[in-house]
Amino acid sequence: MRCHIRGAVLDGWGGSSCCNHHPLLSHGSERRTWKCSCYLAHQDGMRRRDHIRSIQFNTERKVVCYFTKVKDHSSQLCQDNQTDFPRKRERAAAQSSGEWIDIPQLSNVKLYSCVFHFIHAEYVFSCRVLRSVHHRAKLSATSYLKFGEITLSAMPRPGRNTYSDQKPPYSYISLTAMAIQSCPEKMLPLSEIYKFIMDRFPYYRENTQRWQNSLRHNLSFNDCFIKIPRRPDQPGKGSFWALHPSCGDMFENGSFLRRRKRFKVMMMMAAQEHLAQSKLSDAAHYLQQQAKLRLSALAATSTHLPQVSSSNVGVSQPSTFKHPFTIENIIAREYKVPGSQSMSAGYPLHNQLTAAWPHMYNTMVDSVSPISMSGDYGAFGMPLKSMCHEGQTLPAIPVPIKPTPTPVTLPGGPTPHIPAFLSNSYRSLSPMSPQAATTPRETHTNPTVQSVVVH
DNA sequence: ATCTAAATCAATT
DNA sequence: AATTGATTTAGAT
Repeated sequence: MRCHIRGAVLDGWGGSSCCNHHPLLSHGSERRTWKCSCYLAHQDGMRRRDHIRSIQFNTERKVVCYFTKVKDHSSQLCQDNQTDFPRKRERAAAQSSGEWIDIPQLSNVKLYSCVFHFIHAEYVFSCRVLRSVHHRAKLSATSYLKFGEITLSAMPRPGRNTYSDQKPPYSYISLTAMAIQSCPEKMLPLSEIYKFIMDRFPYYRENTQRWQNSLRHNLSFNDCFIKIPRRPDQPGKGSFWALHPSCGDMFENGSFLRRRKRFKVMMMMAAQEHLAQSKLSDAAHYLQQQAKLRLSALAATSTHLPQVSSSNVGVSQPSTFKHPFTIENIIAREYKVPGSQSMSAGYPLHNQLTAAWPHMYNTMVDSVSPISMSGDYGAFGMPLKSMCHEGQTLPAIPVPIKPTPTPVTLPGGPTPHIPAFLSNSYRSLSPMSPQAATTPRETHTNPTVQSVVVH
């Protein structure tokens, strides 16, 4: 969260941020943490850290501060002559009655950064930091200057769904994933993603140009999002955006702000996908044939099509499973104890995978809206960047390339033959076409797709 | 304190 | 609308 600085007279306010404001983390303790550091703009134009001389609070609530000494990399201002300075020092500031509370006692240390922990979450407080003045590489211990007054609004305890007009504790990635997951098709055009976010989070009804640019950057930059072109019967602006079927539960660590690892598609895989792309017409034809076969098989045996076939693919799923971004789960997570793995641990990759492409399955029995299977569309792929050259369209029917890293034993006999380029996607379809025949070994031996998490 | 994911700004297509 | 690069900010440990 950004803070507003009133009366800042110098450059180089190092910023203040609120972390641990995620409802998961703040629930229970209601502690909020703010980081603070200060900088000084020097005459040479370099920005160097100056140290904090004093901190004052004006708040009605109790404040606890952790002061952390930070080594300054850009100058020699921080010497290690403060040997007795503890790693962390906790000071409690008494609750005030509108007076500024001074937390000095910093005269013997050079404090470059501090972290404030606030016991109470729901209040507005003011904080001002006094720093020592730096004169031409000399630190003055006696001259102080108020360089800025910060007014921070602690994030209120979030409402269940709205977060009022405060910035919700979700990254653009999680917001986007939330939007995509919210619709039955599991894919949305950009404008609908905007709309979803703005509808639910008033914070994003302002500064639209800024955050929407950031969001677009996220869509392009992160491999967890894939672009799906519109079919001719889907007029409209822009492509659809969907989640990469292999991205799994990106927020298994319980944080919607920052994933543990970034989801990236490997180069090798990209190349193989590119290869697959060259066989698109073959793939499309094959899929079409398979779909027809399944259709007839289904017509003979069933009155309704299972929404997803993941339960047939080796991982049994409770029928009550909800995706992490269903409203129910978001709410559930918000009030869950940090560290709880109950939901994410059981998160089914298969389910998300297949659930991500319900249109693929639906269209197989929906002759009213037949899939366009022309050569213009084909196996979707990964680095669409590398697959989609000037104007080349992308598949309306993405083929999940790697449903799971876990080898799957199919029920009901030997693995039917399937072209290598479809060996992966086949697995999620094959239970519906048991009549197909022989067994290739690609299923296990050809790691066609390696979706990885990289630094 | 460090690592690096995420955000931001912005040029370009 | 989308891609990409450069840079800054900040979450998590």
